[in-house]
Amino acid sequence: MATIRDVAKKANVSVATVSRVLNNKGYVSEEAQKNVMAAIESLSYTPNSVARTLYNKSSGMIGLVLPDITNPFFPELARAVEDVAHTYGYTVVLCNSDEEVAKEKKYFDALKQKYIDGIILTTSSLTSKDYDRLDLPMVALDRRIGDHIPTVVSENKQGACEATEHLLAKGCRYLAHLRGPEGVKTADERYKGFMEVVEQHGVEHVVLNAEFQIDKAEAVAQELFTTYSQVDGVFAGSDVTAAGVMKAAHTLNKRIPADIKLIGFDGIPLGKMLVPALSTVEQSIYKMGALSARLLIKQIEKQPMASMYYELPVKLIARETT
Amino acid sequence: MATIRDVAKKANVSVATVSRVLNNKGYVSEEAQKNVMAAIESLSYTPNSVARTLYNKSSGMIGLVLPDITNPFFPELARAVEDVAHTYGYTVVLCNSDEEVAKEKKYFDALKQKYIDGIILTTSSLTSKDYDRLDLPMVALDRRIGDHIPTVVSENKQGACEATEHLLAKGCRYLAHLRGPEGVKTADERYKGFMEVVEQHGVEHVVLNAEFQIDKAEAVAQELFTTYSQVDGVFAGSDVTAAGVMKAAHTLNKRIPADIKLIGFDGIPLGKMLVPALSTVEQSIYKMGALSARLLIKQIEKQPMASMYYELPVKLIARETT
DNA sequence: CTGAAAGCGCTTACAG
DNA sequence: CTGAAAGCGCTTACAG
Repeated sequence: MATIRDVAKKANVSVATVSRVLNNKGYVSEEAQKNVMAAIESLSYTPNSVARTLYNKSSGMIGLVLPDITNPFFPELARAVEDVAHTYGYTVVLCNSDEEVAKEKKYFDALKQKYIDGIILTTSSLTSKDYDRLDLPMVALDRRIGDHIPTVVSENKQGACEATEHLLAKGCRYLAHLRGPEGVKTADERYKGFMEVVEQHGVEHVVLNAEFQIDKAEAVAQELFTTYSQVDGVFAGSDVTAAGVMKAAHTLNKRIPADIKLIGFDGIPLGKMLVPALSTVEQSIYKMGALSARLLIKQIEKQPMASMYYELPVKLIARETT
Repeated sequence: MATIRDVAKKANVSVATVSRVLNNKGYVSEEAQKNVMAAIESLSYTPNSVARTLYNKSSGMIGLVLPDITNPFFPELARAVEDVAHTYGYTVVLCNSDEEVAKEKKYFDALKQKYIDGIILTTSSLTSKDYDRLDLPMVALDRRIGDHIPTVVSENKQGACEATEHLLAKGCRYLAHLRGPEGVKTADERYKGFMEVVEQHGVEHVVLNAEFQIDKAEAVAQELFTTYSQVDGVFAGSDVTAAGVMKAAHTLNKRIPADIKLIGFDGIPLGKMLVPALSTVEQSIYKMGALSARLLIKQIEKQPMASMYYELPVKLIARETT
C-alpha cells in the first residue's frame, strides 16, 4: 500500500503538505493541492488509520458491551448502533460480557488499549466508580449507571401501567405478573407500574419472578396456573417470558386468550411470530440504539447534548393474546 | 498511561530490553528481567496496542461481515465467533452489509486500513476476485465463495432429505416446500434434497419461493393452502419460514399437526418458543461459528489447517408440528 | 504557503 | 546480555 511518503514524492512536495490537504488544515497553494490530489488518485492512496490513531489517540471505534447478543432484545439494538456508527464513520467492536465482572474489565482494558473512542453499555456489572475510572465517553443504554452518564431507556413504568390497565379493560379480574430479575432497573420499573395499577384498582394479584428466561418462565407459569387457578390475566415482564407462559398454558390446556389473557413487553420480532400473536408493550428498540450511538458520538466530538436522560415512549400493541 | 519509556527509566534499562521482556524474545539477564517486571507492576503498565499494530501490521482484530444481525440465524453465530476470538485474544468488529456491494466494499476498505487480521464472511455479494484482491485471511461461513477459501457449512442437502423423509414417515402424501432464495447455496441444497426424496418416492409435491422471510412465507403459505388444499406436509426452508406457515395455517383454520405436518430448518431458539413447538433440522450454529473463528485464527497464525472444507452434521428434531 | 524535524509508543536489526 | 538508532505511517508546532 502506498504511504504518505510516496504521495509526497510523486507530487513533489513534503509529507507535511500532503498531510495538510488530507486533513484540509493549514494553508496549501492551489497548485500543490492539485498535484497532491493527482498523486493520491494515481497511487490510489488511502491514509493509514493506525498511524493516525497512534498520533491522535483516537481510533474511530466504539465499543458495544452487552450481556449476550443471543438474547433477542439485543440484535436490533446492535444493528441500530452499528448503522449510526457506520454513517458517522465509526466502527463497532462487539463485546458479550455475560454480566461477568472479570470479562467486562478485561474488555475495557483491551478497548482502552486500542484507543477506543467511547463505549455503549447495556450492562452494569461494575460499580459506578469503575466506569468513571475508564475516563471515556459512555452512554448507558437500557440501564442506569449514574446521573453523570447519559442514559437512554424506555418508559418502563408507564408501559407496565398501560399493559395492566389493558388486561383490566379486557375483563381480567385476577392478575399475575411474571417479573424480571430484582435489581435490574427495567424489571423493577415494570413491577412498580403493575403494582401501582392493581393497588389503585384493588384487584387481586400475584407476582412471581421469571428472570426474563423462557425456561424459567414456563416452569413458573406452570406453577402459577396450578396454584392460582383463578388467574385470568398475565402481564409478562418480557416477550420471551410471555413465550414461556404460552408454552405452559398449552401444556395445561389453558386457552389464550379465552381462558387467560396475556401481554408481554419489548416488542421483539418473536411476538409477531407466535400463534396467537402476542400483545405487548413495544419499545422503540432501534430508536434507543440509534439515539445512544448519536449521543456517544456527540460526546466524542465534544458537541453539546440537549439532555443527559432520555426516556423513550412505549406503545401498547394489542394483538391476539388479549 | 505509562509508556515503555517510563518503565525503562524506572527499571534503569533501555526501552529495547523492556520490549524484550514484554515479548519474551532475545536475551535478558535475570536481574534486568526482575527490575523490568517490578517497574511494570508498580506503574501498572500495559503496552499500547496501537503502537504495536503500527509496527507489526497486525491489529488483533477480526471482522465479522454478515447481512443483518437482526436475522435470528446470526446472533448465535456472532456469539460463537466472538467467544473464540476473545479466548485467543482477538477483538471482533461487527459489520452489517445488507448484502449490498457498496457497503461491503466500504467495510473492507475501512477494515484493511485498520490492519484487520482476517475476515469471516457470511455474505457473498462481491465476486471471488474482489475477495482475493483483499489479500487477507478469510473464512466463508454458511456460504461458498471459492475453493481456495476455507469454508464451513452444514449438511444442507442431507438435512433436507431427512426432513422430507420424516414428513413421509408421518404419513404425508402431498408435500410442499417453501424454499429460500434461488442462487443462495444453502437454499438450493435444501431444495435439491427435497426434490431428490419426492422424486425417488414418486410423491406429489409443489415448490414455492418464500425468500426466507416470515411475511413472504405467510403470504405464500396462504396461497398454498388455498390453491393446493391437498397438501398435508410442508417442509419450510427455514424456521422463520415455518413460523410464517404457522400463522397462515392459523388464519385459515388448518390445524398443525392434525391437518398439516410442518418441519423447518435451522434450529434457532424461535422454534422452541412456538406453540406447537416446531420440528426442525437443527444446524450446529454455535459450532459453525466457533469452527470458523478457529480456522481464521489458524490462518492468521500460519498454522496448518486439516481441511479447506467443513460440512457439519445436522440433526432432525421432531417436536410437536409433525 | 512550505519543509525539516520531532513525536505518537512500540519493535528489531545492528553493534558492542 | 544490552543500548542507540531507525523505522512503522502519520500530524503538528516551528521556522522560514
